[in-house]
Amino acid sequence: MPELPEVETIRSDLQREVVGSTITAVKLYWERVVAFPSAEDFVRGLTGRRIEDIGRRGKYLLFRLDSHDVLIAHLRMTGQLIHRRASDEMENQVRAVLELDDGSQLRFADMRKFGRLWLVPSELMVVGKLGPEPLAEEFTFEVFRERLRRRKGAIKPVLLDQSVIAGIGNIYADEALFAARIHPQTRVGDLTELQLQNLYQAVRAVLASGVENRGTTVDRYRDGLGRRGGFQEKLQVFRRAGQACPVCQGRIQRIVVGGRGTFICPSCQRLAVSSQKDEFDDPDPTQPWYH
DNA sequence: ACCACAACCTGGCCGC
DNA sequence: TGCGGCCAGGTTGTGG
Repeated sequence: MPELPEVETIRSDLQREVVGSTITAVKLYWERVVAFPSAEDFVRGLTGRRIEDIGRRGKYLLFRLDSHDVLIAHLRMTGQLIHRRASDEMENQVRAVLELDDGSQLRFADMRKFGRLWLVPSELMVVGKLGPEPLAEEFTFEVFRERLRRRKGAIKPVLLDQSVIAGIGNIYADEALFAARIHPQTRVGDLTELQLQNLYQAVRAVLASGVENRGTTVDRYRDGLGRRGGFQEKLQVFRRAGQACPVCQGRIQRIVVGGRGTFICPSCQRLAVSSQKDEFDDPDPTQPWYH
């Protein structure tokens, strides 16, 4: 599941690999990979164009071209963008290939066919509704608090809402909430000032570490050269149900929040209940009176 | 504005 | 070994 750190890793790999190259041909093996414009116009608009720069907004990759059009890619769940020599063995489930003037290829592979490509005159057509970049300097605590303020409901679905903050997906949402010791079902309005500060720091730290470690390969994610990431070694809770919490040794649980699989340590991440239900229902296994 | 749910897809897993 | 059924999760769209 490519989220901000995975997409950023691919961006920096491809920046080094393909910026300055010219697209000599475009092959589509599954036309519906092109979300906009038509497959024909997409191929026509890319052929002969030089790649000037590669940017990123949230989970979107932005290839800026000398025509001032922007090629945009979203990998959704299983997409891969890999730079190879034309003579290298082809990946499975390749949906599109850009041939470059140095004899290399940029290959878009995607098992589940959810990923999409766009070719647009303005990137705002695709990424205009995204919230701020969480690792940008301008993303201060005040911005974070203000963005959350008008939202209601459980915190985890809010973190996953790309119009609130761009780039967080299921992996980093669970890791950030664990790092901040916040239960994913906590209502946004119930978060204390201290919890908001902890969550702000946790979101930034977890995403930055994800980038530092070149992303998380728990499934099909590969970087721009086809290599695995490293952050899966650092995961504290994600996909670790039944294993020991690294902090308290309690058992990590899988629950469902907002319809998504969610991993928590139930003793580190308590759901603050408004006094009606008492704490005796939910003994803390780390405390001596348990047993 | 919020929530729930379906749709898009296919490989992997489970139970029988 | 084989088959049906379910699950995974980013995003969009529908409907309450």
